[in-house]
Amino acid sequence: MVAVLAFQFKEAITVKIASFNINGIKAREKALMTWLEEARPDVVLMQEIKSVSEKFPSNLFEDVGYNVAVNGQKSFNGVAIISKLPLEDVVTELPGDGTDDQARWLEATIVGDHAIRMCNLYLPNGNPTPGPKYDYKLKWMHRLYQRAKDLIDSEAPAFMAGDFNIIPQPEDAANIDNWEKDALFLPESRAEFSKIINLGYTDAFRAKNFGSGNYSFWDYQAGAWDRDDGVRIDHFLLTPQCADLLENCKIDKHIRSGEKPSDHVPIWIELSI
DNA sequence: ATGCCTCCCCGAGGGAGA
Repeated sequence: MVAVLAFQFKEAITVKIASFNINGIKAREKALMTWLEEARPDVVLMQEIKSVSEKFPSNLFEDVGYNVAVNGQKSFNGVAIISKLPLEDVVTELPGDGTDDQARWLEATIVGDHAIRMCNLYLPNGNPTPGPKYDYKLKWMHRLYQRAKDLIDSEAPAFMAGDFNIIPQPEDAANIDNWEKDALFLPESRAEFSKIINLGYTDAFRAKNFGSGNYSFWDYQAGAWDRDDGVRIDHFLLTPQCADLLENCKIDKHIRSGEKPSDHVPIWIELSI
């Protein structure tokens, strides 16, 4: 009986996992370390590190207890994951196009009572439209759909998170009229995003929050932050098995008014793993 | 708004971002 009770009350651990488009690791080192101390995430998925892997300051994070995985690139793009739990089975390629040399993808697994597959992504912006950059965005989203489908078919707890460069709904923008011909909100972009959602993914933010006025990006230009002219384009999409573990999801909006901020702010989830 | 800032490249001014 004692053994049975002990089994029933075995406690899962809660991990806080954030996604943050930092817009350049070099320019963001200080602001990033300040936020890490304040928010104390167990895992951070970073996008737009704008650094080759060799020059990513891994030691900064290792010194405060994180493991580090990097998929870098010179000048542009680049993604990284830091994690207090060991990072297993690291993969840097989104399948489907061997000629794609842009560093926008990084997968790894963390293990608690459950093994959680984490996919960190920096989805192409796609502007201007129409044009080759928009074609690349849509092609990239087709590849993302296939990976998303494989994850669903695995019936395992997994999520895809990062800068999706997609405004899912009109309520996810302060002024949606300004985005109607933009790659972030064009019908073709949203249709691709919907196809992925319709596989069975949960938008973690919408599962835990209601209403308009919730944004994750404000342009540096034209006083967008001062006018709260933002968009919600950074997302956590959870498989059903992962959604069952979701406890919370928030956006750290106040970070945008800090010293030398990124144009994005962190979004985070808490999972009981 | 064919781009109002900010980032990167480096060491001028252009490409990229969203």
